[in-house]
Amino acid sequence: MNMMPSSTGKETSATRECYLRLRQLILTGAMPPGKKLKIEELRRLLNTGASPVREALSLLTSDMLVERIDQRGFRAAPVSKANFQEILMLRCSLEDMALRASLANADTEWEERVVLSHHRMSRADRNETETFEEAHKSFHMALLSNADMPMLERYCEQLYDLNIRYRYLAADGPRYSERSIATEHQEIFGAALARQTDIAAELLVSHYRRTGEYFISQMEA
Amino acid sequence: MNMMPSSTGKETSATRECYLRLRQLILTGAMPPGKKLKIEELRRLLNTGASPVREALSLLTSDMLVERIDQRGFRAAPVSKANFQEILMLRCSLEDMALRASLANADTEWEERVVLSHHRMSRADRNETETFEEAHKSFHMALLSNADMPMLERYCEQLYDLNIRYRYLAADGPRYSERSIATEHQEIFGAALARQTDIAAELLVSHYRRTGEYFISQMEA
DNA sequence: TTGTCAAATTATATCGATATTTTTGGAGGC
DNA sequence: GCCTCCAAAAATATCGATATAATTTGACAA
Repeated sequence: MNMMPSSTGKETSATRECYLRLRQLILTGAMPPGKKLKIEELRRLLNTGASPVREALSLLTSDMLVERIDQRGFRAAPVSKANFQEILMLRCSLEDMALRASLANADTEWEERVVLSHHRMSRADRNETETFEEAHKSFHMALLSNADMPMLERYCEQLYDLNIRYRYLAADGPRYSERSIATEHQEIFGAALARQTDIAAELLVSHYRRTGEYFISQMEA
Repeated sequence: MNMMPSSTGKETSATRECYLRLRQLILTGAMPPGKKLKIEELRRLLNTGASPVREALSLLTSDMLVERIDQRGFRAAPVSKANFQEILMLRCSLEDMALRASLANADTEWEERVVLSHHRMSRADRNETETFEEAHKSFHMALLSNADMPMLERYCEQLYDLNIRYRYLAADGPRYSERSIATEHQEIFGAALARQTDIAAELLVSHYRRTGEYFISQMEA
């Protein structure tokens, strides 16, 4: 048994590290849609070799955050209104499903995860975007976390990330009315804890639709 | 403009080649669930280098056909009754959605794709399993191919493949009653061409549920 | 000026070798 | 006999270098 505070320093593989950092760069828009992702460039930026970079890009390909064009490298996935609408639609369907399943299995542990993540989100500073988004995601994922359907949860997480990317990209537009968001979360939270399945699902989906419509109108402008 | 019959011989990348061959090996059960996938072994089997093999395995990870365990390599994804049930459930939901969208956009080109793929499937020899399954998949994908939702179609294809894997794995069990299958396809086909959306969707989903239940009962035995 | 072709340049895909980590197979203590 | 621990073997992850393919550049002709 090793109780040492891990002196090696190599907790995770270079590939995983690359994957996480690259993903963050794409999600936040630091790597804008369509941008060519050159191996050499990334190799330097991430201070690692070509193999981990390539593997990370392969993984991101399947997350639909990166496109691979045979023999011609990788690029950050493009964005479009149609793509956003598809994400929104799938998200609504799949999260509805997952939330219902999660509530059907609701237990104490799940309830506590939800309470905790909701609390953390409400305490998080909205202006520290990345921190807040992290907490926001945790809350939404906690709601779904008891569905006992690993694949469904994975799809939901993927779609969540794809969606958040559009939020970051729109971040320079006028701040969308934040007034209702906290309330909406509160309502979803309440309904979930009260095991009001239909109400919770309805609130969740309309929460997504509402912010979604806002972004679509933004994209038209 | 190059009208030469491509003398180079390098049509596709080694990675893609690897990916396709490995996928086939896993789907058909040649690489059984849980089997350790050693780089060196695959490198020899596929007659290529380690890099393409690793990249292909990374891609398969996201298809949920391969599991990666950090620092300890890859293995063919395990199977379980719960996993099968989840696949079945997701497939029913997503294909229902995709079929409805596809029918909503139905046009001549789509109709011809469906007719052609249905014809090919009905002509395919059931005993040549891989050929038949190829045609079978083409038919089902053709039905969904007009949904104009690339991500949804991709999910459906992924789930189709995961499902087919269970079919191959169960192939040594007693042949499941094949009598109804052709009829069921015929009915789905007819309803789709007639643009009877609700009926087609219902037939498709119950087609999946029926064969799904058969497999579940098999797994219990 | 514009279009075309080919050399020069850049970038990708792939290979072979190596450092690290995990697993295996005992040797020695309990 | 069984467990623990260490050394040997195997396998993974990663690096650096190279062959091959794509892109750019610029000279030349129309």
